[in-house]
Amino acid sequence: MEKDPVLRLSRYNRLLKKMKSLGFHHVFSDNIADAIGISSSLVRKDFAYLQLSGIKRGGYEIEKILSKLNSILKKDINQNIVLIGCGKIGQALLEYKEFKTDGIQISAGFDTDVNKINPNIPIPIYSIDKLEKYIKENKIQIAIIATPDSAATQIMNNLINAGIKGILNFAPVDLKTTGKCHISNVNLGIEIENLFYMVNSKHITEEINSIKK
Amino acid sequence: MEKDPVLRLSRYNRLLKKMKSLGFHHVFSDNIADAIGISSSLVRKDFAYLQLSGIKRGGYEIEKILSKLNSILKKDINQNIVLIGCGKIGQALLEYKEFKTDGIQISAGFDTDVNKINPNIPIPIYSIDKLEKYIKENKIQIAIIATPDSAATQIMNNLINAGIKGILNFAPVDLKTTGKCHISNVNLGIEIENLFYMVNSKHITEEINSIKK
DNA sequence: TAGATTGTTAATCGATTAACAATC
DNA sequence: TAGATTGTTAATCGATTAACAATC
Repeated sequence: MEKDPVLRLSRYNRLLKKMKSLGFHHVFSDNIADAIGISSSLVRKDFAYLQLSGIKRGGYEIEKILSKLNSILKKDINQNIVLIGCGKIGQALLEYKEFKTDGIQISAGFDTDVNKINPNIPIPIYSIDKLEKYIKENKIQIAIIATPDSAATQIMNNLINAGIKGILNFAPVDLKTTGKCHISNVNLGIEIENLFYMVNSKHITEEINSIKK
Repeated sequence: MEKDPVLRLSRYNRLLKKMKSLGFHHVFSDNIADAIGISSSLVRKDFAYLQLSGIKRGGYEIEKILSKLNSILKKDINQNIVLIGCGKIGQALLEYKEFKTDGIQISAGFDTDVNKINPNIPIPIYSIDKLEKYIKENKIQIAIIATPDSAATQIMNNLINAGIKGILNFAPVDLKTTGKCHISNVNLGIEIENLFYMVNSKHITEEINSIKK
């Protein structure tokens, strides 16, 4: 079921933070496995890979795992990210509370629309002309693109030029990873297409099976 | 390399549309494999699964493949979907124009907040009490959850009870697929964490290696 | 016919899980 | 001690590829 090992690390992180806040100090691989829906073997294997050791019968020390995960996920650095495109989706992201919980901070938004530009709000919105300079001066590594698709490719090039290392793209274009920059495309239309496919693939399978008989 | 079979289908679709526009009528599994970067066996296996047959030595008829792919990827999509949770993200989704381009239509929103409920707008927003009835009456198959995480699990159960077959979940909880329902989790925090990890993973590998030595 | 390509079975690969000895 | 949990090896599973007989 789970395909991406990195996503699993984030899930461990999230779960263990919750457990810590509930007062737990130790955890068994079995507990984690249950909560995340994988096998305990995999949890132990992941921890072994990260050079985290537990105590037989005593489990793993939550604090130790969290500090390892944090150093890996670079949360301790608490780096800022920027948002390009402050339309409906961009606005929703600016106000997305869960980011704070995760220690993620959008430090500035950028847009071409003068009506949206406003440097005097908690998360300032600047003209897109200032994007490259801002990224360089603040050594931003990660950016979110929430522009229309027509603008996305140009923006991506600007971001890469400015030194951005990772992009989360909501524009409905498949931006392609270059060696210099990781790009994660979140294409809502395709996600829903996928669901329709999944939902209807059962019928297809049944069809095929009935034909085979 | 390629993990998602559905994604492969849309790649076939894209490639073959281009070939068709260039005047081609037939294509070999080997050509497609080359262009997409997979093995010809996999192409043939995919086509076999879709009950598309070719001609030994003559290849596959592009038109036949395209019409099959279109029926799989597009036709089912003219169904309506519903949205639960009309906060910032929900609102952004309601107004997301790209959905229309893809033939996806949100027919109603649902919320607990009486201030948001309004049946007299283009996409009506109803009280969440009416959710199950609406789904059953309109035979809705797909739903989007954009509620806070605290509500998401309960909503999921209601949706499954009402007969929903696929859920796109934006709440920052990992909802788990049951046999009856496909769930696709879009967790923005985790996506960004993932990027930080990718950006920094080179250093980590080096770290681990240096420790091992 | 000789050559090329499909359709399908067997082999491979990587990721996950099961199993269990070590040991707290 | 008896019981429980880790750490690790072997088994399994699913997805992809290689190989090749069938056949156009």
